[in-house]
Amino acid sequence: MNTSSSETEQKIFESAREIFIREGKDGARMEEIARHAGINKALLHYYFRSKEKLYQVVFQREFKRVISDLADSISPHLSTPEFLQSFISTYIERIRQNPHVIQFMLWEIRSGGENARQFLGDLFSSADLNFTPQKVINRLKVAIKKGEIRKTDPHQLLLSIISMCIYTFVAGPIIQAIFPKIDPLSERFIRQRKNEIFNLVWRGIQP
Amino acid sequence: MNTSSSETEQKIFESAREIFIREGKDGARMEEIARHAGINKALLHYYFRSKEKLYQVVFQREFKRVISDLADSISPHLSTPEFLQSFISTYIERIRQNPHVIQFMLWEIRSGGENARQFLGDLFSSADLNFTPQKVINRLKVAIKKGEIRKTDPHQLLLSIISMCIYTFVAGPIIQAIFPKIDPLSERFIRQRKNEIFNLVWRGIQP
DNA sequence: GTCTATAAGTCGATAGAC
DNA sequence: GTCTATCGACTTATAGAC
Repeated sequence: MNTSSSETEQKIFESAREIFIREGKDGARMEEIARHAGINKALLHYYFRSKEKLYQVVFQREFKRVISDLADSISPHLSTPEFLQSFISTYIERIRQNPHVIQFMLWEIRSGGENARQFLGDLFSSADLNFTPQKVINRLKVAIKKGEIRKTDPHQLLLSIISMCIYTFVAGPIIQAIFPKIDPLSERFIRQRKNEIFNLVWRGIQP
Repeated sequence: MNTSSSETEQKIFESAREIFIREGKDGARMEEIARHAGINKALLHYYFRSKEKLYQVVFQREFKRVISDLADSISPHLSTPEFLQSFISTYIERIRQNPHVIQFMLWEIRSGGENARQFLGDLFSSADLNFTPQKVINRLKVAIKKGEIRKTDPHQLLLSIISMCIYTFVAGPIIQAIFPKIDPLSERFIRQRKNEIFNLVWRGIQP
């Protein structure tokens, strides 16, 4: 009906994104993606060769979109504590607004992580991205050299910060089972979380 | 052939554990579990009504086994820094030696977390376990009251510690993609990790 | 208790008409 | 480009013989 291929392709892509986010890679059904896009299965395979291929395209574009604005927090105009506070806050906000990206990652990890490894490797070694983990490492090294924070392994420190930012979103159901009074997604808890992480880290790395 | 039912049941259980650990809940095939146990599919359904049921039994017993000896770290004989160091070290060792338990949890979380929520709720409210998260919270509260550590939310602190202990095991493939020089499973890295977490936390909670 | 055989269903992919 | 129809592979679960 529609001679413009890109329009159908776009519709498929958006539908696939929604279904993959809701159902996961295995849980998603090509049938459902097609129905949601207002077409049928055959056309799905006409545009994207297979389910695997479709999933990869969706996953990669989504991930790139989400991490892009982390770059702001490593602006040279920010002092070291400002940088840390900004990084923690931005990281958490990005996860809060896009929890499915974490799910994507977990699915990839579960299936051996080969997809994720290759994709991330390519992504961060490409030049078209103004945020890379290495830039954060370098920013930390500068702070150490200046004596603003104590001598410590910047990789370990970065891993610690990221882990604290991510965990409560991944482990939400577990946390609620153990501490029923906590709602890991509430405005209040997330605000506390940001403060807790910054305070612990900032005090923990004083010279 | 074997009139003693419990022997076959045990064999099934061990096979299921192995296959579930290797393939995950969805990836595991009843056929394979049966073959590995030296029987056939029909007998599987004779002992355990369904795949779901079998999975739950395996998962619950496994989880209980792994967390049981965390209790040692909250022994009243340990000083506060000793308690923290012991908790961090034991937690990491348990994960290192049983990474599949984390995978179990992630699979449960992916499917809505309802299983995990109910199971953990039952587990920690039952009296037959000498370790509970609440005991850790109470230990932290004592330390705060004594003025050994600064006033802070013990729940937030516990979540921070746990997140740092777990993350590098879950995100192994991601870490290796971003920092190829790091091997998150090496003896050396894990030792550094324990020190990093303790140092950051202990300095971070000084009064 | 244990087996064989198969029902009953699901899903990704493709052939072929228009 | 888009559809209908169907293949083919795979999986859980069960019926029924021994």
